[in-house]
Order: sequence, then C-alpha cells, then structure tokens
Amino acid sequence: MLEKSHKHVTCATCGAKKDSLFGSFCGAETSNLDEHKTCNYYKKNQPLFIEGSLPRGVFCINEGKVKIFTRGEEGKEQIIHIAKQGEIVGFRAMFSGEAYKVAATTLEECNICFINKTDFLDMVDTNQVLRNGIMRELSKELADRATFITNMAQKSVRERLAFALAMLDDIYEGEMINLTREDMANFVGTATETLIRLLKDFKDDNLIETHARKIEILDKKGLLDLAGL
Amino acid sequence: MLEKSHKHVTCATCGAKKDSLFGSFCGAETSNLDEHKTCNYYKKNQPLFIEGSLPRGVFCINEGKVKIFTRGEEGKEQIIHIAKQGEIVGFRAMFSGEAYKVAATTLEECNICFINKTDFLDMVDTNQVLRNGIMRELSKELADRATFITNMAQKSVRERLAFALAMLDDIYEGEMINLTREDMANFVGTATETLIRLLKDFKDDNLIETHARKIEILDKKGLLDLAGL
DNA sequence: CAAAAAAAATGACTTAAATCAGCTTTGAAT
DNA sequence: ATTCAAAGCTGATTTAAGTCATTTTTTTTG
Repeated sequence: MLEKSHKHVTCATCGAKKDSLFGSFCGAETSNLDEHKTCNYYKKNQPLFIEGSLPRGVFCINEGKVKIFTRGEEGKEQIIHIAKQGEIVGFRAMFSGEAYKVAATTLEECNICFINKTDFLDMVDTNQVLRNGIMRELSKELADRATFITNMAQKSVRERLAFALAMLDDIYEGEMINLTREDMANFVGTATETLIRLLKDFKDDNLIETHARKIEILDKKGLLDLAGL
Repeated sequence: MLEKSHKHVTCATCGAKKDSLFGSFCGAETSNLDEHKTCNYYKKNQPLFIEGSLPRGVFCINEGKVKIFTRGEEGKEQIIHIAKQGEIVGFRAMFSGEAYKVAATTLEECNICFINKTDFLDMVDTNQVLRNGIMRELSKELADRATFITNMAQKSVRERLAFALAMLDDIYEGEMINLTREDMANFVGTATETLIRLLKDFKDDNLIETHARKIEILDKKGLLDLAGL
C-alpha cells in the first residue's frame, strides 16, 4: 500500500484539486486558499467530526477515504456516502446552521486539509463559480439520495450489494475494495452475516474474488445486471 | 372540504408566502415576484413535472399538497416527500443542470404559482437572503434524507409507519390525513396489504381512527413512542 | 514471532413482510 | 339512483433476511 504521512500539501500542486469544487480557482484564489488551510494527517478510523457537534470548517480530502454515516437506534451505523480524494466534506451543516446530523470517520490513513468556517463562507460569498458549484453539488446529492431511498425500499439485499460493489469499484478506482464486512453491511443496509453469505454467492458466480478482506471486482457488468440496471 | 378553484393570487396577500423561501421579501421584491409569476389551478392527480424532463421553472404551492417521488424497477413509486402550501418545488434540478430525477404530482386540488427559470435564477443571483435560504434548505433536506435512508435500513415497517403517520399529522395540520393506501405504502416503503394490516393494529391500539379513507391521529405521542423516538 | 483480539465465516433456526388470490366497500361518473 | 371501476380489506402461503451460537481466519500488538 501507498505510504502516507504527515506532509504539507500546497493547493497549487494538489493533485486532488482539479476534481474538487476548487477546480476552477485561478492563481490568486488558489494562493488565498493555500494561506487559509491547514494540512493534517489522520490515522485509520479517526473521526473528522461526530454527530451533534457544531461545524467549525470544512475538510478537503487530499488522500484517502472517509465514511459519512448516521447512527440508528442502537447506535448501528448507516453509511450514506464514502468520500475520496478531491471531495469536500462537512460543508452541508455549515449552511443549515445546525449541528451535524451525520458523522465522518477515516477508513484508512488520510491527508486532509481543513478550512476555517468564516474563511470558507467568505469564499462562497465572493466567488460565484464556487457558489454555483456548491449548489450544483447539493442538488445532485439530493437526487442521489432519492435514488438511494428508493433502492433501500424496493430492491433486495442481493441487488443492493451488487450495486454497492459496482459503486465501490468506482470509488476505489481499480485498487481493491478494502472495507470491513461490517462497514460494507452498514453501507448496503443489511446484517453482516447476510452480507458474507451473499459475497460467497457472488464469488461462486465469478463476479468477484476475495483476497482476505480485500475484494476484487471481476465482472462489473455482471454486477450491474444483477442490480437490475 | 375547502372549495378550490382557479383564482389569481397576489404575492403581497399570499398566505403561504410568510412560510416560504420568499418570506423575507420586501415590498419591491414582492411586486417583482408578482410580475414574474403565473397562477394555476390543478386538479387532483395532475403532474407538475415528470422524471426525465428538463426544468423550466419552479412551482410555489399556494394551496394543496403535492407528492415528490421516484420510480423503481417496475415503475413502483417511492414517495420521498409530501409538499404543502408555502413550499417551493422543482428548484433542485435547476441548479444541478440535469433533468428531473424525481416527479411531482398533486394529491388534491391545488393552486400553484409558476416562476420561470431565468427569472428565478436572477432572483437567486441578486438576492443574498434568498440564496442563503435556498442553501440552508438544500442542506437541511440532505440531512433529512440521510435520516430517511437510515430509517429505511434499520427500522421495521411498523416503526416506519408510526413515524410516517406522525409526520403526516404535521403535514395535514389537524386536517385528517387523506391519502390512498397505496400512496401511503409507497411513502413508508412497503406493500399495500402490509400497510393495511398495520393500520388495523394501530386502530386496535387506539392510536388512530379511520373514517373510510381518511385517518385521524388519536395518539401522536403513542405513535412516536412506537416509532422509537 | 507469538499471543490476543478482532473480524470473517458457517450452521441452525426464527420471523417479518412479501406475494397471491379472492372478496367487499367506496366513490366517481352517467 | 345505478353502475362500474378503483380502492380497500382479509386469509393462506412463501421466502428473504435477521438472529443467535460457534468455529475459523485474519489482523494487530506487545
């Protein structure tokens, strides 16, 4: 695996920036961003923020993956989204003015930059392109979540898992999927045991292959078919 | 029931405006809004827009209720939200620049105003208060949908129905809930037969009372308890 | 590297909720 | 008022998926 460590990242040379909401920033805007951000190294399973806390700024993922989740009754996690490099995490609650309803925790070692609330809101207020990007992003996610709800309501666990694996293949971009069975079950919305049994089925059907915890997608098209898409 | 009919509504005297995103509009802004809107009367079960079409503007509900839904595999509806007077419908897709992923259909006779896309976007661009209101709204809804997903994944149908009835009680504001059993099932995310059986249980437990199709909430606290909240 | 802890896997059993089929009531339209 | 289709309701049956208990494998840590 890639060696990660605490290092100072410059926005101007950040590989993740081009895919992010800051992608359109010009030189002056980029160096302004640079001055207002701090870089931090996170270990695996470290929280960025928890439910109920007040947002103090936004997190920009430079490297690594982060799960966004809520907790149900008995504290069981429901993973809503898995964010990767280039994604900005934690800005939704800043606009609603409320405490976080979701929590964010690293799934692996990460390098993540932090931008202070007032600095970020200043940028949003003065930069129309950024603002439009954010509104587009919020709207798109809203539509995605409508689909998510519909899938939860109408699809079987088998179909949801097939779809989730195809999504994870995109998120892990060719790398093997590396999640605990529990996290995966909490993403699909099922029991861990059920998830494990279904993974075996998929393995028997040559859709995937497992290397200990890691999952390799062999037949993405087959998975999407199975998901009913 | 209240008699509804095609009538011209003035934004200045609109009873729904104060609760809407336009609530903060001053006199000049209100008359500008007035000039750019048209009023329309809708019969029950009339679509405002359908999935896949491109947004041409936004809908502001003056009177009546509207269901927002997606369709799964075999066309089965999943109701995501039920909008009432004061709510603005259809603006999310305008920011994403994509076709509607959801559809909207009236649940009863409605009076609904329409504001053209360019006029609305102009207002958003020039009015910071409106813009902030929209961003707050988008963010709040995003959080609501995270909770919705978690409920679908982790709660039983019984719990979800109890919660849905409590929500509907707020939406219908004291009026009796008036939805087909099918719509209600598509909101809760279950089969119509299952929903009917559970309604009977709730009736037996004196939580609700039915008057033909209409449902009266007798014990909202009891319902919320049952929902596990 | 060994030991301990955590995660993964398997088996047996239970149950919530879907499906299918048929019957009854309601309300809309003539 | 009568008719007819749509919606509501009930019963019987099936099944997908959850739960609980135990074993095996993997991962972590001293």
